[in-house]
Amino acid sequence: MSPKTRDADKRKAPLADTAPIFAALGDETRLGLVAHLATGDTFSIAQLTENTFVTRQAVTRHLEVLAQAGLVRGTRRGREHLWQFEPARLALAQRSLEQISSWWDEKLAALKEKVETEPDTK
Amino acid sequence: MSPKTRDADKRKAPLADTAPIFAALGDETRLGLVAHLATGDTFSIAQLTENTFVTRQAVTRHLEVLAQAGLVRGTRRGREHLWQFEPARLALAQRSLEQISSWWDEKLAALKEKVETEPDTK
DNA sequence: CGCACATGCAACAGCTTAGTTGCATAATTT
DNA sequence: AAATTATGCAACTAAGCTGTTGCATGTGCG
Repeated sequence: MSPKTRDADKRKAPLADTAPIFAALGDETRLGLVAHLATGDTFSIAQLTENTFVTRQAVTRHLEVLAQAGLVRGTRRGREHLWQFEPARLALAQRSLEQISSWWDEKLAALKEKVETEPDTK
Repeated sequence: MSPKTRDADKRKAPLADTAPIFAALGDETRLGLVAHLATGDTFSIAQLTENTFVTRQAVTRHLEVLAQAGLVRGTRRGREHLWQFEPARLALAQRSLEQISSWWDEKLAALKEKVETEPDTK
């Protein structure tokens, strides 16, 4: 392996942990739930179901998946289960994407540097 | 539905399109492939397989999934299939997360505003 | 109490995913 | 030409995901 990629590999460890977050966001219904929860305070399962095309039971499962990924948090109040957005994990996912983008930017910069340093290569 | 959330709903349409991107990134092996590809130029399937824990055939499938999501692009050169990172879709995913974050920030700002406007509510 | 509402739990069907192994094919190299 | 390398294609398995329906449980209210 080239020494150039080794530094990047060291920083990849935390990146792998974010895969479950992306998996949780990788469903249209769940992504919609997260988006909806981020616009408000707390919502009951019945309220959240109104904005989807699936049954209440399906929404419950999606919320459990999101909770497993740490993207939402639920609390019981009386007879209803209230859910709210949890921003920390989403921020982590954002940082992962930024990391990948930055690697790509560095790669482009290195390529440009190389071209300008050796303009008469042929 | 409250008029407050309706504006947000209008902007949710493009957000739903990003779910497949997150789904593609939601696998540890695939996320690793994307990260690796973003650090360099092009890599063959055999090269990419070295950094994974699965077989070459499995890597091929993962690359096809990533290509379907528009995150990578492959071209044939001689007997090898070279793959490279495609930054556009990842940038789109980034914007989705930023959008959700911004909704959350707006919500917090609105909450704070409300508290300061009605400090003696009890 | 009795009714309505909100949710939880369980079982099932259909489909998709991730991975493997085995073999075939095409391109390089010696 | 023969051996090596890189990949493609196909079949198969095991497991997981998404969604449903049906029923049970708990809570609030008149």
